Amino acid sequence: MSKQLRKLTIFDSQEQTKRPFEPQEPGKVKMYVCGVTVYDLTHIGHARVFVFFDVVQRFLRHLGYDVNFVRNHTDVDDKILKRAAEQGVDPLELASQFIEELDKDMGALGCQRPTAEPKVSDHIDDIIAMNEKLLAKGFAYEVDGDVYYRVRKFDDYGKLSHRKLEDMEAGRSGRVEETEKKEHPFDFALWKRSKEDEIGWDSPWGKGRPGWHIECSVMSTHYLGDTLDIHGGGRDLIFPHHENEIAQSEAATGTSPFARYWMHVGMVNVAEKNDDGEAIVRKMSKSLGNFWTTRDVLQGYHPEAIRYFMHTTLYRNPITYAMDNLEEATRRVTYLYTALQRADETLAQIGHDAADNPPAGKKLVGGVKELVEGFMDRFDEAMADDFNTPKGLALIGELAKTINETTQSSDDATSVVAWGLYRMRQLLVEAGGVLGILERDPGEALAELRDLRLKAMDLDEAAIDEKVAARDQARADKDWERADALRDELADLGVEIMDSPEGTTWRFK
RNA sequence: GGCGGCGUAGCCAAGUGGUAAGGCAAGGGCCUGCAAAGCCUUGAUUCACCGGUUCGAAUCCGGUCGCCGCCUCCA
Repeated sequence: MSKQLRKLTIFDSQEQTKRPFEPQEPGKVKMYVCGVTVYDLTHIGHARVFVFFDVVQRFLRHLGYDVNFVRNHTDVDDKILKRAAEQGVDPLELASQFIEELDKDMGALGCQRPTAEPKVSDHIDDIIAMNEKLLAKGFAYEVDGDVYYRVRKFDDYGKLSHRKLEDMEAGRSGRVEETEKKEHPFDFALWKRSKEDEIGWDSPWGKGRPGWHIECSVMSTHYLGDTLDIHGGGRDLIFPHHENEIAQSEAATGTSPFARYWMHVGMVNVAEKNDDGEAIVRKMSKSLGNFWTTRDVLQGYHPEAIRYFMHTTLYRNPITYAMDNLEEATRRVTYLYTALQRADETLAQIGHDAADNPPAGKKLVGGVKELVEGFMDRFDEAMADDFNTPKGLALIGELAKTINETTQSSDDATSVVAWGLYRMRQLLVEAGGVLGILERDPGEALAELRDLRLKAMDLDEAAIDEKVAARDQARADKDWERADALRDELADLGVEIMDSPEGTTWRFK
């Protein structure tokens, strides 16, 4: 007996509309997401996909679903071979090194691990088996050690990307592989014969390696069965990658659909200038060379600020990577943690440790009552509407604002106020947890945020503290001129001074 | 040429038939030695443009303009 779980709607990019989400087995979700080809560090576009599906996983679990999440590493690929040859290293070594780097970066971003993270090189036998199945069924043909998928044999070819073979202009992108071996220009390689000095595995067609798309068909069905509930990836994978996965999987298993819901994450764009000096936005990509690695971005911005930034836009829409946006996100995360810290301080003042010493009373009044009651229900409802993170953030912001309001007017630190604060704090952390933010101790997070700025601006904390102390002295002497001059100096460094009855604190603007 | 998406206040961004969330910036206020932070408050008669359907449209339909993505490297 499974309990009644909240209904959610998911925008399915095959149907191109939002649909109620109904997994095959009630309460259980089988999700497969395409990872990356590991020949270099990840960039922030990859990170967006990882962070988004991390939120999908977190939210589904939060609702009570049993989530089986598989995300692959493509560790056998032409690009890896090329890079390895350039560096004179073993391709699988190179790939495994970049898997490690990827784990570091995505871990730093707070992404929880999928249930399984299989690699192509561990599934060569399964890939060969699927090739044989496709050959036996006539969906594939072998030419000279290569195996190709016979696109015209699969009637539904194009159903995901909504295009017909005859409508597509082969070569429009300038990348169609010219080969007389193929029966049709859109036939694609399932298995590629290895050249003499290349890595390869023995197969019925000689030494070779898998083509690009087959690995996902093989690994997804291997771990999750013939029909996935959710299949995800970047929007740019719709064609040909996902289209080809459908063709391979449905032909091989004889089961349709291969995936019940297709979810595609929008591209990360970069603001640039074109040759005429006009401002334009373009997709971030390796080949255009206009990418920021996840690692670089993590050098300058807090992981939760990066996540917050990503959550400000719906996952399906493109998002522009820009310093202004990251800085705004940083300010918001700082604001949220500051509110959390204020709640803790106020609770401590009136004798309650927020974590394990909840206040008594459990009464709520006024705006706090209105906000707290049913809050998670509203938050879940927002998120259940195709993972509307901007709406989720707006709700989270209300909690922080009300905490600030309450702490500011908490002269009457009654148990009613205390319980409200306690609840708001709790909800902030709970809702934040779904988005993978507000997972740190407030003091720790604020210190991290400060350290990042100190490092970015090459500033010394002690020097700032010294100036602040000097200004405090000047204020004590009522030497307002000197105090203001010191504050101006600090302001030039981007440091804001905040005086309060408890003393002076500072932070970066 | 084909397929798809987008165009909402100075900026970012939700909202897909019932009369425009949220954030940043800006103005005013409370607080403050002055500030900052925080809080309160003001701001789109209007959703690229034109036409249509409807009691009612940012939301649906048709057309125009502009931008972006994909058409076998792509997350």
